[in-house]
Amino acid sequence: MEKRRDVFHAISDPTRRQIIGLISINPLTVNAIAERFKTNRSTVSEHVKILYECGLVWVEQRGRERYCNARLEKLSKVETWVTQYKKHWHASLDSLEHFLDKKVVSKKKAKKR
Amino acid sequence: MEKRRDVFHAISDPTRRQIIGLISINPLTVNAIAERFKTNRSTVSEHVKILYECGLVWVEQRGRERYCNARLEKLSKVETWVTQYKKHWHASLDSLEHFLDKKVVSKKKAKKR
DNA sequence: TAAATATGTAGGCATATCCCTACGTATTTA
DNA sequence: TAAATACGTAGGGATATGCCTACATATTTA
Repeated sequence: MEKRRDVFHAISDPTRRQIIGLISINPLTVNAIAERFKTNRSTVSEHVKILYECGLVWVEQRGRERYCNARLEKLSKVETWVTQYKKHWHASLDSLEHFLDKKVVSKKKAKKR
Repeated sequence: MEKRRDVFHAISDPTRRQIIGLISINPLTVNAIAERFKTNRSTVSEHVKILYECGLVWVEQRGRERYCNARLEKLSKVETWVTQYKKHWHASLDSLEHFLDKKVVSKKKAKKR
């Protein structure tokens, strides 16, 4: 396996999504984030590092404190990828066609049955 | 760690995103998918299983073949989560720029345009 | 200046992940 | 019916992940 540090990976973890949710409201220090979750501080620190590495967080150093700022433009990569299928998922929601005889495969392979 | 079989996890893997891309065009058998990637068939089989478990794929058995159909409504969960930050990601770009007030970000921004 | 505070990170543990090679089973073909 | 085909999955290896407990470092406070 090979480390993947992209946005899709970053948001796959629920704790990181929570962190994003928190700091999107207002910037927080690592400690402040940890307190809200009852998660170990160092764990939060690692999550923040990952979010930073993929560009979703920007860290502002203030003395010994580090404020984590959400910087969510990169989420547009996910949005772009997902919305390309929007048409598709509406189409399939639309109908029970999948379970009837109207789907592509049935048409193509009907002769086999 | 605990296994997470949700949509966010499912799409975090690039191979699975590729599979989704393929079968969103038209349903394919496991073998057909494997051939397009030069990936081992069993690996594809496992990815399809994961996609199935989180509801992104629906499998149609036809004799000894199994056609994998994209069923992408569940992607709306991702879309919902991402788009809640859409407003924010435009704003955060501005505030970051304001704070840094200089070149690094400007260059990045310039490239994007 | 010494103690307290905020944080990063090394090290370690348990488990997850991704990939592969068999191998078993069901279905189709010759 | 025997061989070929399509597929799932067990088993295993290498590495990633998520979490924790120290411990090290820098900054602030008393």
